[in-house]
Amino acid sequence: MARTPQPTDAELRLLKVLWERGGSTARAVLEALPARRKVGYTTVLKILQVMEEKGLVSVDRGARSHVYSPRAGRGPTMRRLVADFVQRTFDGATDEMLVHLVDGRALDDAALNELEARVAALRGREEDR
Amino acid sequence: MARTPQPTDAELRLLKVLWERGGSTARAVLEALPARRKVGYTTVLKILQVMEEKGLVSVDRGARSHVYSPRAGRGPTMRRLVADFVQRTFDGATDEMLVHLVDGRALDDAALNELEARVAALRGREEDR
DNA sequence: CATGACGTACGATAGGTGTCGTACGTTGGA
DNA sequence: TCCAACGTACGACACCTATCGTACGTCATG
Repeated sequence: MARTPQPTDAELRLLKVLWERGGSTARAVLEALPARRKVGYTTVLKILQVMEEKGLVSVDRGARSHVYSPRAGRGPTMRRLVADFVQRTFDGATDEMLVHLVDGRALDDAALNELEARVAALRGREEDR
Repeated sequence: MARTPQPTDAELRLLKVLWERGGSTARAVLEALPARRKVGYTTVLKILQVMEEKGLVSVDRGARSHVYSPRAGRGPTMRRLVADFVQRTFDGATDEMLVHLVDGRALDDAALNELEARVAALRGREEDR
């Protein structure tokens, strides 16, 4: 069976709003969109309808204004997007991706600490084997 | 002035061949393509022609078979692709991207060492300020 | 010198995406 | 009650991408 497809860019923008706000009407999503990204109301509605067809959101048609909710969580969705990108762009070479990402980029201390902790944790797990 | 556009997926596949082999004819690129990715000869030629229009490759029309060469290096191109992806997907939050990337993924010791070294280098630079 | 292999140019196509416009139904308040 | 505001459904559109088919030129060699 084919998995539910990846969200497109426009779809991802709306999903971010839904993850943030929880179930929302089309109008609520429209109004929560970042100012730079304003778009027509019917555009938002259309994208939500397409996402429902694709299985990316569920919809409650109880009230007059339908309420849309994300089907998949933010974490798993993002992970799939990242995995696909690494596959497409680096033929799956995660380490190379990491190098490009860390290099020449502004990461604050907190981010570096977080990263080191995760690296340490991973290393520990490898040594267990 | 608008910068030269990002390569699409199909274009990137051909660019990888050009980076690997250096300047090549359409036929050479076709034959160097991974077996799983075989495609018609005119498809390859067309993509190369489109890339020339976009400024992604240069072409030497001296010989009967034109020779195509990448205009930008692999490193800068990949960096731009990664930066765009992080922007689109994580609204520029590189640290979050890193977390998703490192988490639950098979990185061997060498990759972890490399990563730690880069983190250390970055940390050093920050402390200089 | 004729012909087949090779090469290029160019148009066509199918599928996907992002954006709306329009038609039409519903509903709450003047 | 009735109409303006709100909501949905649906089709249209322009733009990209990826892929190929066809027309046509050239060149070497039998």
